[in-house]
Amino acid sequence: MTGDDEESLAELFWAVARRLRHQSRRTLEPWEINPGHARALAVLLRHGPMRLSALAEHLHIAPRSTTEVVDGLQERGLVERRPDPEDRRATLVAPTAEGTRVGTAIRAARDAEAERFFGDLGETDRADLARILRTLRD
Amino acid sequence: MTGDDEESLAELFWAVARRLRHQSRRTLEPWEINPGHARALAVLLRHGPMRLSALAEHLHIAPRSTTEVVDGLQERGLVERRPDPEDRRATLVAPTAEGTRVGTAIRAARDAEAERFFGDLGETDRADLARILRTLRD
DNA sequence: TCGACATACTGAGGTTACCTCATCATGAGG
DNA sequence: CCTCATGATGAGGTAACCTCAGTATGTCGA
Repeated sequence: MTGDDEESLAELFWAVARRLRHQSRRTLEPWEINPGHARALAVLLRHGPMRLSALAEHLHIAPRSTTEVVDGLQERGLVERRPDPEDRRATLVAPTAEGTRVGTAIRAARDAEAERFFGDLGETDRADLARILRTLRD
Repeated sequence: MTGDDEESLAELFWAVARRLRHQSRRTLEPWEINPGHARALAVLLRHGPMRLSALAEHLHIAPRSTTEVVDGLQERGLVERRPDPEDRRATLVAPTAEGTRVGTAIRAARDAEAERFFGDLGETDRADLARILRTLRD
């Protein structure tokens, strides 16, 4: 009932971000996994096993915080830690079979979600949006 | 050195959001005000004095959390609390003169920031983006 | 006009997702 | 082999939210 608010590009952008974030949260509900964990799992599926520090870089968070994310995933049996054969200080984080299964399912759900979200747009609009977003990103 | 990552619309969208958020944070630095406080102040400038609960609705946060945001703004002398003449349970939150000054300056800086951010786009792209974002929002 | 229930704010305390700093083990170069 | 750097983690902190309970006040029906 708030009836917010203006229509500057930035505000429009954040309104859309908000909707996308909420939809994303709903998509993840069936797995009872939070966005941070899902993100980490996705990186591991995409790039394969990696050191904790490398994962931290991918996620743009501090290594110490990554330790906690990995703890969480490990408790749920989605990833495992193993020693890095090339450096005994380091820990490799790898998805388990279960982690791969769940991660793959999540990815599929996310794709479907994106399809639903951006599905109202025509082909042209999608292409334009992608092009414009790339411009803004770089 | 991470070399992230794919190019789905959703991922592109979040990459842009990230950049926009960082730029926004930099824009606010001169006032040493955080995004939450700035948002609240902006709502108050736009809509005028209102009850704490009304502010909570505008900000989409719990009334209890709004109390804290208002505490912060009040400590900095940017807003004041005054009794609501129509309901002695309620508190009206109003920008002070200083708050109006700061809020106005922030709004100008934000506008300039948006200009900078979206400035690389041509007129057509901006119009397209606005139209597409409106579609996605609704 | 009084009792029951609703509403506005706030104190107390919790959660989440991050952070820094210190520590410990290990690696790598002079 | 000594020094310095690096990988992970323990300890402890912070920001921005939350819920729940409590107090003051409003509203409405009998």
